[in-house]
Amino acid sequence: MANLQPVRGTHDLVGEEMRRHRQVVETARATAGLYGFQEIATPIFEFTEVFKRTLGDTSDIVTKEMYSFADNSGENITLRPENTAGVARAVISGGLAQHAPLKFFYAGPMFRYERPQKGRYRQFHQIGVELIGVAEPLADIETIAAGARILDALGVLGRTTLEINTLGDGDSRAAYRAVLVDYLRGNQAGLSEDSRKRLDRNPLRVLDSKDEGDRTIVAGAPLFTDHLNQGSQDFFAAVCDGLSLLGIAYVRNPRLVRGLDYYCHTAFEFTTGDLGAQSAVMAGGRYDGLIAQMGGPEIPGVGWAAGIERLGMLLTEAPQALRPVAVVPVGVAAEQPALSLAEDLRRAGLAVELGYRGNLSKRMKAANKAKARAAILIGEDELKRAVATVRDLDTGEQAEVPLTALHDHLARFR
RNA sequence: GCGGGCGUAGCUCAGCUGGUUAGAGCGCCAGAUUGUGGAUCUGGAGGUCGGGGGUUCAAGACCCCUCGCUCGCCCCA
Repeated sequence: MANLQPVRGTHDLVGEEMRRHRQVVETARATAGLYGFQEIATPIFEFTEVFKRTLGDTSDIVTKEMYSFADNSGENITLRPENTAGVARAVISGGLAQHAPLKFFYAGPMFRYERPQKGRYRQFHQIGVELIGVAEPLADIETIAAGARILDALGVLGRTTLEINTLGDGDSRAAYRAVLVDYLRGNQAGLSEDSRKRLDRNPLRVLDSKDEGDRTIVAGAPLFTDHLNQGSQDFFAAVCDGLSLLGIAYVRNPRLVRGLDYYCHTAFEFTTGDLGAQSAVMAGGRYDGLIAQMGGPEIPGVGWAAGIERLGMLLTEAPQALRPVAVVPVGVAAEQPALSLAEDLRRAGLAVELGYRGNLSKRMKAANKAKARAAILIGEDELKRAVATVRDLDTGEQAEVPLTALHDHLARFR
């Protein structure tokens, strides 16, 4: 608690940062709505078991990145590191599967205990969608399309690349996994320490290794595509065709993998080179086995999550604060009439700042600093004649306007 | 968890090989201007030099420890 600093990796959202954040969320919410996604807010903490079951005991998130604690009654609680688990839990505990297909949009804070760096925080925020209950490739296509549409609406789509891959169905993956493990075991001596660990827990992850020695070994590894059965090939082809039909550009990346067993078929990431070491801005895939694995019904799902901070940093133009008009009382006697006038104008839908203190010069400075479009001066002269002096603060033009006509006159400052 | 860089005013930074009362720009407050903002001028407030210890006649500067920020590794949004 030294010197009231924020907890490492946390940030206050204020000013421009808050506006960027809000721009991302509001754009995403509106766009997701066009695709029929309904907003859901699940608790920001769950029983630790919820994440252990969905993310797997060996994943990095579970082994070293969770914010977990025992609450006052001794329950093991974890601050959510991602939101798919929470949504899946909500589907199960709320018996929502009967209403499938379910289409959810969410936005909110997530927590991971990591070393902060550019685009990576301990409390960060994500938007995301989940489409649950549709096994057909149309679901994957629409989910990705919604994501691309959001990036486009934010003006950042052009700075990203959509990378896509297939993990195939369970049979295909099991078959491939077997040959891959055989191959990697044969080359075990050349593998990095990390990858040797992955070999047992999560062999597909080795394909994604950045270690140079690993890469040369991986380059000679059997190809996933050779082990996809017909159904898996058809599924992937349908997804790719759908994206092409919609004009969504993508690049196939055979190294893009998700290690956990319940992931299948589509895996994708929108990546960028503009965020330092962090490249992923939006990532997701299909998780048909997840809900069953958690103890729920057999129901498929596909979704993605995107980092709000990362998207916010990509916005080239920071959203501007709303520009108000300023009601400026001239002299103490005018303060109450000015207060009432400000309130009237707000009721009529205008954003209004009131000059609170100081002489006229001070209040004008304050109006200017608030980036007001116009100053509405009310003093004794004006009160006597039932008018207001309206000064356009951009042009300096000034006019007297009868109070009865004020609202219409101000329409252009909305 | 592991590396690199950096901590001086609200912000961005200067402070030479250790040397007197620690500076600038921007911002903030006040005045020039008691019915007119932006521009200009004048004045003012604001600093445990991140913290602790050490070396020295003398430390913002050098050494050690520590905390924090930041960038990267791992991994991820």
